[in-house]
Order: sequence, then C-alpha cells, then structure tokens
Amino acid sequence: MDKKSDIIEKRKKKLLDLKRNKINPYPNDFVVLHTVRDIKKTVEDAPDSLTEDSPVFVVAGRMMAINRFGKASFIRFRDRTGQLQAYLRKDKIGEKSYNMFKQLDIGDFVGLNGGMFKTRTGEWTLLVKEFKLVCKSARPLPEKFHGLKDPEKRYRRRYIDLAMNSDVRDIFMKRSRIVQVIRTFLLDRDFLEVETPMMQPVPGGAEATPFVTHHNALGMDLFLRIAPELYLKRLVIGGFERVFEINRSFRNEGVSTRHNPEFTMLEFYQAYARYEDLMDLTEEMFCHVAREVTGSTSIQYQGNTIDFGTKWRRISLASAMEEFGGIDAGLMNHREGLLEFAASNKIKVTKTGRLGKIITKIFDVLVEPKLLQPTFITGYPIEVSPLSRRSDTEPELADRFELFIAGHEIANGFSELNDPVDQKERFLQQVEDREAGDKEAHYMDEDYIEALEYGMPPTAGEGIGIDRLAMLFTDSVSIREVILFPHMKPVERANG
RNA sequence: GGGCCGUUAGCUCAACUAGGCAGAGCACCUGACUCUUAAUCAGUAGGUUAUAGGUUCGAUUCCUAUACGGCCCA
Repeated sequence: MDKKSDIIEKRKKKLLDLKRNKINPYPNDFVVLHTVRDIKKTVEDAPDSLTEDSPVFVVAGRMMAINRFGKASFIRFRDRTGQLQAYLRKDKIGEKSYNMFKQLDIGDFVGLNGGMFKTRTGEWTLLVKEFKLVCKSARPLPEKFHGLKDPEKRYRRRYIDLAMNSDVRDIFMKRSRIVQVIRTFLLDRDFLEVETPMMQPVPGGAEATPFVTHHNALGMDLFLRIAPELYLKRLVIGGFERVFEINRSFRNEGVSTRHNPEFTMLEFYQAYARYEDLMDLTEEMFCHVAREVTGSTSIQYQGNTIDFGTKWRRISLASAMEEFGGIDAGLMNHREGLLEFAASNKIKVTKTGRLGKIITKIFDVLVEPKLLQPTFITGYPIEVSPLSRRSDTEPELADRFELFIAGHEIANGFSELNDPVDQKERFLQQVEDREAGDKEAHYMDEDYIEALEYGMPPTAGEGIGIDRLAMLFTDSVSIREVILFPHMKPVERANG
C-alpha cells in the first residue's frame, strides 16, 4: 500500500477545494497577449511611457517564487521568454480575488494583467489588476535555491530539470540553434533536405550492431538504421546532386558519456565534389556555427580554448601515429610489429583482425585523445573504409578523412566509392569478416550495388555527430546533457 | 562486461570514521506583516534510511545479494 507524501496529499486536497468552489483548476480560456520579453522590451525602449495603469500587459507563466505579506505579495513567474516579478495587492485586485490567490502554490500557472511600475529597489514590476489561475500544480517543485541536482532525477524527469535549471534550458536552446544554423548553411548552398528510411531491410552505412524489429503485415524483420548513407547515395544516383538529412540513427551498443543508443547525425552528399572540398566546407560550416551560436570562432571546452578560426591541421593517419603515438612509420605495414607495439602499450586488439583495424585501434587509444584543436586525419586504410573511393595514387588507402576536436571524433567524410564492381568486392570482404565473427562488419546490399550500376556521379559525402557537436558548443562532458531524454532503465514506481 | 562511488523528508544535505532516540535549511501547514527578491518573526507537521536477507540485546551505520544511478576502464 502506497503512503503518499503529506505535501502531495495537501496539494491534491487544494485541487478538490477549488473544484468544490466552482473554480476550474485547468481552464483554457485565458488569452495571452504579451510575453515577458515583450514587456521587458517596452520597459527598455520607453520607460517614461509606463504607468501603473497603462499600457496594460496580459501575460501568463509558472510561478517560481512567492513572497507573501499580509495583504500584498510579490511573485516571480516565468514564461518561455524569461522571468518577471509581479506585485499583487489586496486593495488592487479585491478581497475575494486576493483570498483566492492565497490558496495558490509555487509551480502553479497564472494569467496576469496589469501595468508596470518601479519598486523602491528600482526593479520593474507588474502591478497586477487581475489574475487568473491557469493551471494548478499537484506536486511541489524542488527547492528554489539548490534546484534539482540528482542526475538520475534530472534525466528521468527532464521537465523538472528544465523548469528549475536555466543552464539546462540554455543547453537545449543552443542545441536547437546549432541544428537550425547548419540547416540554413546547407540550404543556402543549394542542398536539398530529405528523409530516408529509418527501418531498413539491410542495415548499412556504418560498422555497428543494429536493433532488430519486426513488421507483422509483411512478415519480415527490419533493422533500425545505423546510418542513412546508402539511401542518400541512391538519391544522388537519382539526380539530387546535393542532399542532406539531419535525424536519428540507432546503434545497439552500450551507453556511456559519449554514446546513446539513438543519436542524431547530419549526413550530406555533394556530387562533383571531392573529400578535400568537404574539409573546406566543414571548416566554413563550423566557423559559421560558432559565430552564429556563440558570437566567436573560438570556444571554451573543459578549460581548453578551441579555435575554429585558423586553418585546421590536415595530417595523414601514418604521420599522426608517428607524431602523437610514437610509432615508426615503417611499422605501419608490419602486422607482427604493430601487434607487439599494441601489447607493450596494453592496447587490446583482435589478433585475427585486419591490419587496418589494428592501426585504427592503436590510433583511438594513443592519438585521438591528443587531438585537441580541430584536426583532419586522412589516409585511412582501405579495409576499414568499405564505402570510400580508393586513392588513385595509393590504392591501399581511401580518399577519406575523419575530423577530431577536443579528443573526440566529430565527423567522417570521404569521396564515395561509385565503382559497383569494387563496391561488391568490398562488401564480399565484409561478409567474410562477418562470418569470421566480426558482428559489426557490413552486410551485403545487392540492391545498393544494382543502384550503383546505373551510375553515381563522382560524389563526396560526410557525417557529423550532432550530439557531439552540441557537447562541444555547450561545454558538456556527457552526451546525456545534450539529449533531452537520454536512455535510462525503467524503474519500479513506488508511488503513483 | 570490469573497478570505484552513491541511493536518508517534496528538494539540497547531515548523522556512518568507532553500531545506541534520524537532524538541518528550503518547501509544506497555522499565525503576524502592503516594497520583497534565498523576505522576516513565532509555532506545527513531515521518515518502512532504495529493496531483500544476515550479524547483533540493538543496524542509516557492519556483512551478502539485488535494483537503479554516477565516474573511470573495456
């Protein structure tokens, strides 16, 4: 048997009392005419025009604090645009109305109308002529000073986190802004925004374990996409020479400060471009985002200044391994030597894995964390790049780059492999790896091969992790801080 | 998957080292107060200490397991 908390019981009793007194605790007829932002702007622009009686503002919001005196009260309330103080006096709103106000709680929504005046301490305040309860809150908000801190409660009940913590609101407004700026940036360059299937018969475009689901009517399993790549390239084949998609992909992996099972990616494809062009475009895009979102091309992340404004470093994987990992470039083609090096550095690698996998694994551990300023790494081995175009000059390498910032992989781009015969061979090699036990290896996608056979113009494409970008621009250590509702295990509810 | 840490009132935290009546602030409730802004003053009330076991005369405290979470590693 649940014993509900005293404080919630009392709130629910107040609700019943309201109903008994024929006051609707959930009306929907209050017409809002102004926002807090509107009011503050008027105060700023024309303070001399304001009197207690005019102009009359009509505004609504959630009460975040109440200071009651005997026959007057100050409240602080907030709408989507900001917070404002209001002053309610018994002699202004009438005894009946004031007694009704006394029954309200922090957390309730009120509709207010009145004029602006300046208090003795100089704060512009709404002098309320009329107020109306707009929504009763049946549960108390957290403490006003400390707010809600427990990360588990913050993630599980993000609405309270948002209601209480302005820095959390700022993070998600910033995230939204980042996406909007990127969208506009691409639209301005004649890219077409599209939506491609999230449920796919063959999951492709990345090395990852997919989620499986089942379509009853079709009697078939489908996979939640691990990337939109192969569909976006089909669109390039169809003549949409510049396309992009910003949406969710899903990977059936563990959760951590950097991984959420569903995450947001931008992927874009540009025909007649090469991967070098996309590096230029990426620099331009990030500078633009930084300027639009923060007002500067350099940002602070975990105590480090990250500068997008200067030319980004471009360095080959082999050189980076030598410079940051201390691995002799001559070792790059020597499997046994690399395995020995990995072992002596306590890096666990799959001994049977392909050479490229061993190299990238060592890179992840020794080099990636050291790449603080934006850095493009190029020259990836072909066997870890099964969808990339083969380099004309070094056929063992792909025309590919990855972008690292603040020790995180942020983007991955390459000139697309548009030779269907080569692509088929690459898939076959992946299938071989899969059969050898590599669960993340690509699946054979015959339908995609067929599409390539119709001809895809030379194209370069890139994926950018939006969550990680949002982490960078909001100085967040954990991906959960930039995802509104991060995945959590369900918990038995003790109290309904 | 492994290691470490955490879970006490609606919220933020004490009490645990060395077992002995579970406490504070805010919020709530009652009263006073017409310029407060972490309002103030007086008084009241609020707990199955995450869950299940064990040790003990006695467990929030020690032990075991489980659940959920955080950080680090894989």
